[in-house]
Amino acid sequence: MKHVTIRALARELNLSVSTISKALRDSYEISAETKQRVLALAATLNYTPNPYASSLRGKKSRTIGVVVPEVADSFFSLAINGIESVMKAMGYHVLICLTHEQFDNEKLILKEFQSGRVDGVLLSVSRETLSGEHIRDLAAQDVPVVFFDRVLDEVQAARIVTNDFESGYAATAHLVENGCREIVYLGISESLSISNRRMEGYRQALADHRLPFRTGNVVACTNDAAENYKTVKKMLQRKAPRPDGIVASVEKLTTTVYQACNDLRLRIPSDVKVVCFSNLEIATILHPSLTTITQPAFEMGRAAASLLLKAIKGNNVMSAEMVIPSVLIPRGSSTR
Amino acid sequence: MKHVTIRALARELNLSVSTISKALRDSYEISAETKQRVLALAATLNYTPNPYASSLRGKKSRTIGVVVPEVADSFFSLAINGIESVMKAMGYHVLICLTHEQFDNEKLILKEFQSGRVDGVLLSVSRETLSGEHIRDLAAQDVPVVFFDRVLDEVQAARIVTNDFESGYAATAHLVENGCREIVYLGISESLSISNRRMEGYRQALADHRLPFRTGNVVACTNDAAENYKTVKKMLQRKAPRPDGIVASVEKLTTTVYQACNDLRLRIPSDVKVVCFSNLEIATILHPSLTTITQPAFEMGRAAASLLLKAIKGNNVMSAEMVIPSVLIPRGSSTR
DNA sequence: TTTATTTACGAAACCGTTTTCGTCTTTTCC
DNA sequence: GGAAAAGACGAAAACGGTTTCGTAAATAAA
Repeated sequence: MKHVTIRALARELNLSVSTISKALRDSYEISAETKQRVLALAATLNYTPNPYASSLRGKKSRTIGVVVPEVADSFFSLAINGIESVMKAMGYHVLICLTHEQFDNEKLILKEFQSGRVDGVLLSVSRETLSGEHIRDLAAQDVPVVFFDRVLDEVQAARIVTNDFESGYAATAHLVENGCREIVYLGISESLSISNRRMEGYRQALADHRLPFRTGNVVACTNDAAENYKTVKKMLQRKAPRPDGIVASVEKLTTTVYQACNDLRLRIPSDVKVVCFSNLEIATILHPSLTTITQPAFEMGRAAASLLLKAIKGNNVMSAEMVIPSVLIPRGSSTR
Repeated sequence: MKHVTIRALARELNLSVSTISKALRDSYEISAETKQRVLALAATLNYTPNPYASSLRGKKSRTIGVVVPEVADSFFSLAINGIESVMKAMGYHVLICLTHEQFDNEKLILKEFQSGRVDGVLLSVSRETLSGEHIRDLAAQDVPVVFFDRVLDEVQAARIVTNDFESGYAATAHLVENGCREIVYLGISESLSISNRRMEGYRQALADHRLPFRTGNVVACTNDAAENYKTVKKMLQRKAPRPDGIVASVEKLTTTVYQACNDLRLRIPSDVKVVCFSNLEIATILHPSLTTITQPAFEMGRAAASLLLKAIKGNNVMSAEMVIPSVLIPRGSSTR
């Protein structure tokens, strides 16, 4: 079956193309009667406007790009739900692009977005991203960019973040208050904003509780689960001083930590206490249940989407910054 | 900064628009020297072709639609990874649309896709979907549709599925072999293909092991976690005969089941054994570790994407069907 | 009644690429 | 040396909407 165009409707009703278009867009120029006829025919012929024609003419796509490292991660998938809930209500489409934590992919995607494919971009940078040239290039083409969660300080753009510093602090303080003296911080990137801020919070908490900070207690993890497992295991086998607390800065390290403890016959929480940044619903049924810093993923998604819409409407939001706090939920893995 | 078009390049080089376009597309009509000049200028001016103009002219969008119930689910997020890996390699974009398990949303999305926005659609139907009119309407507009995982038998279209019947059978047989006599099946929808096939497998396994099938042992869950918790709890409190095995047909029921058992002080696996259809990496660190039917989510995504590409190229794949088997991974929750 | 205004519609340009036909040189071949 | 062929490019028509600017008729104001 051929796709029905505005021209077909025009022919059928003996009206001009412009009249049809105006009628469909409910223009005041068109009489109520004509509008009815047009709408009726459009419905029976199952007319659907070609979005590419509109976008080409109107210079807007009613589509936004969402650039995230990964979708198989509860934080990002929940954030996407939040984004989608806002965008759907406003009639926007969401184009999700994955960087797989690789800078090159991120660069390619943003470059592509310079074409006018999207009206705006929500971005959570990859763990490899150090420079912001590609982001500035995009913004220079008048495509508004809003960071969410993982920002690049170097770039001036709107941002929706959570209180990473305070959360890192809270996680660490919580472990100290529960008797830990040798706390290890598991990072995911040397450059990533969130990882660094959480670590700063960790350091500050140690200092405030008069505990020494040891470089060796900050363990750099990678994107490779098997490698992380080895790293964590080695760390846990260290003697004098033996680690008695772990702050894991990203969700995917949960399995690694529990697995390693299990394999080394270390008991949680008696031998080692654990707090993890995680949004996994399943945290409650781990054994022991996992103490988490739970991020407001859905809300962050909503907030970022709303802010981006403002930017698309022409408001300057470049210096907007919103911090939505995470919450520490104490469970079995950290209490004595 | 203004967006640089083909026309701008033409003016700059004193060439016609058509020459530029041909040069960029490496046409044989254009001399090597001219091509070089065009490419060079395009690079320095940072030219990016307007995708909407191309799509409008060429009647293809190099975009596919992926319609899934939910993204915060490890099966779908892994499947999306698989889809994306294929599509990225072929230069296609992926537009992800969520139905949130609601038929009305699914209908709206597919209706929108009739506009030519996408070159093809990968679809996993919602739990509410009973009729396939909306899918046939889309196919009638020459938009190829490939089902993955959740199919609608009523509609003739290509499909990538897993061996749901055999998996339901395997899960049940596994429980029987480990001593269960009163096995409950937790479904998610009365109409959903996967849920029904898995249940048929469950019934067959009971029959083959000379165990009675009781209607009361098929429990219909919903999309509401709190409600499911109540349902499961009630079921577990039943006396004479007390359930001693559970087959949970979808991942999200894992938390519900463990939680309910925990709250009722029922021990897994001694009081009740559990098998769950799940792709959660975290299954290994649950306590006890969870026996799963693990679906080949990534592979199914890849296969579906490849098949859709074939269909887009014009091959008739309407009757193609591929079954990629799931695997039963026995762990602590089901062994004696 | 004449003029001004409103109402309802149409013609045509435009958005940026692609592609089909020319057309003008230059080369090749007999 | 003349005809045929190849090479290199340009003009213009699409693709399907949107929007600006006319304009004819109907109504209101003077």
